[in-house]
Amino acid sequence: MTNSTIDRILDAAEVEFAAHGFVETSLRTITTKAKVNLAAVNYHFGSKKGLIQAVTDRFLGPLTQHLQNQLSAYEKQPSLDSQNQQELQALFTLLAHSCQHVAQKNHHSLAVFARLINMAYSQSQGHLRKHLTHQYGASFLYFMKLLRQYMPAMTNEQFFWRFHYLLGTLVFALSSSEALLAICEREYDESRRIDQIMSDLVLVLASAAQAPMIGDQSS
Amino acid sequence: MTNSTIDRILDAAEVEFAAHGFVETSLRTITTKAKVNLAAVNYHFGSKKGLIQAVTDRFLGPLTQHLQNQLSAYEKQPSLDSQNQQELQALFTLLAHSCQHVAQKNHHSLAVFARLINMAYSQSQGHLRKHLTHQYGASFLYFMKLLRQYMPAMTNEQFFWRFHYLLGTLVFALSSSEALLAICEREYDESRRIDQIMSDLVLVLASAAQAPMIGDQSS
DNA sequence: TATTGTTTTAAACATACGTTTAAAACTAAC
DNA sequence: GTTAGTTTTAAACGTATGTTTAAAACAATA
Repeated sequence: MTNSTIDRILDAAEVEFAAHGFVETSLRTITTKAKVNLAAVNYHFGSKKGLIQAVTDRFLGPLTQHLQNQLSAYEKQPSLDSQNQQELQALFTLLAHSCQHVAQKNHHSLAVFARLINMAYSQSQGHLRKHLTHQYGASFLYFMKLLRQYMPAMTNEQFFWRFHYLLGTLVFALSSSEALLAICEREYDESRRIDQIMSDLVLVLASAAQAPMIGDQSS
Repeated sequence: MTNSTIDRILDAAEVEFAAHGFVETSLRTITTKAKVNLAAVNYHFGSKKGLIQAVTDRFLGPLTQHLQNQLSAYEKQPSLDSQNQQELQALFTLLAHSCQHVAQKNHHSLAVFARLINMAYSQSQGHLRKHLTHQYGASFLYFMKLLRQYMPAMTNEQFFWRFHYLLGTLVFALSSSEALLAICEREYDESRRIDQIMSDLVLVLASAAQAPMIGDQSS
């Protein structure tokens, strides 16, 4: 019962959506690559919107669940002596590891997931945004709450924007990592891999999170 | 002869592209909002691709020109005593001000600009990417070269990635700034505007640029 | 085997899109 | 006022899309 019609559709849709976006990917392209009849999408998922939500749910579900576990475990292990920089690095590392964990399990590249999130964020898919916030808003806010602890020197509004800058950095870096790797293959070391990128990203995010506020002179 | 057909099309296209993206915006929507006949787009711009390039050129041209002037003026005014953090902030501020200078007339220009780069990066949009690199690649590299001076404590490869993280932060923040503004309208101060966002972004970018490397203990 | 429910299939449907066409309207020079 | 060139207009074209339909194929049960 492996590689059923539903799974083959989801697999193909995942790749195509990540590569070309939701709107520019037709159901005919997906069903052809999945070697499945065109009507199968409407039969199993109701509509294209249903398919999009199913694709996102398949990895966002495990991702948030894994992240939730990691975060709650981290929260129960207090480390009061460490500094904000280290705490922030730890939180971002947990996020990075959760992403990699889910990507590994689904046998798909991390870039695919990142591009999906990018699409969900930047493309004006109204129904998707509502679905995501309704389904995963809690986990989202939980991560935000933990981050907030270690970014105390700013107002809620400032934190709100800072948080989205950091999210943007993460999503964009992962989305274009494959393309960028291809670009610098000939100019730089080929052996640099995703986990190295993630390690460096964590440091960047932690530093960016602690950037001074306007009118603030402390570093 | 102000508000000619061409200008009305460009104005409407700019707004619609920024709001709904390039693919999701139809020529019929644009021509209706511009109060212009449908065929006018093909007559004046040849095709939808031509319109997209015209829309982007209308602000990317002035933007790069303005930025080039600012950068070369900045380069001729040496300030050897200042630190990297200040120099980086200055460079990013120049970029932000150039963006704002061009976007003064229409606030949607920035969103279009960001979306364009986002697509050129994440998607394999052939004609768009080629057009941009061919037209504005030099200015791009010039800005990169100046930045490189004040990020000395890393290899070329590390700088390459750092640069793209920063670009990702900028692009993502600008791409979703409208949506995020809409989100936080009810939770935060409505009066917070783009220029405040940009000011904070500059600080974030400068700090992120100076984040420690892996294995580095200095801040 | 016969029957029931589920899944797959091929075809058609309705709609929206970018583009083209050819006539009409307009502009400016002679 | 006529003419030549440019712009605008309404209509149609061809294509691609998501969706629906109804028959066929399949699976499981009695």
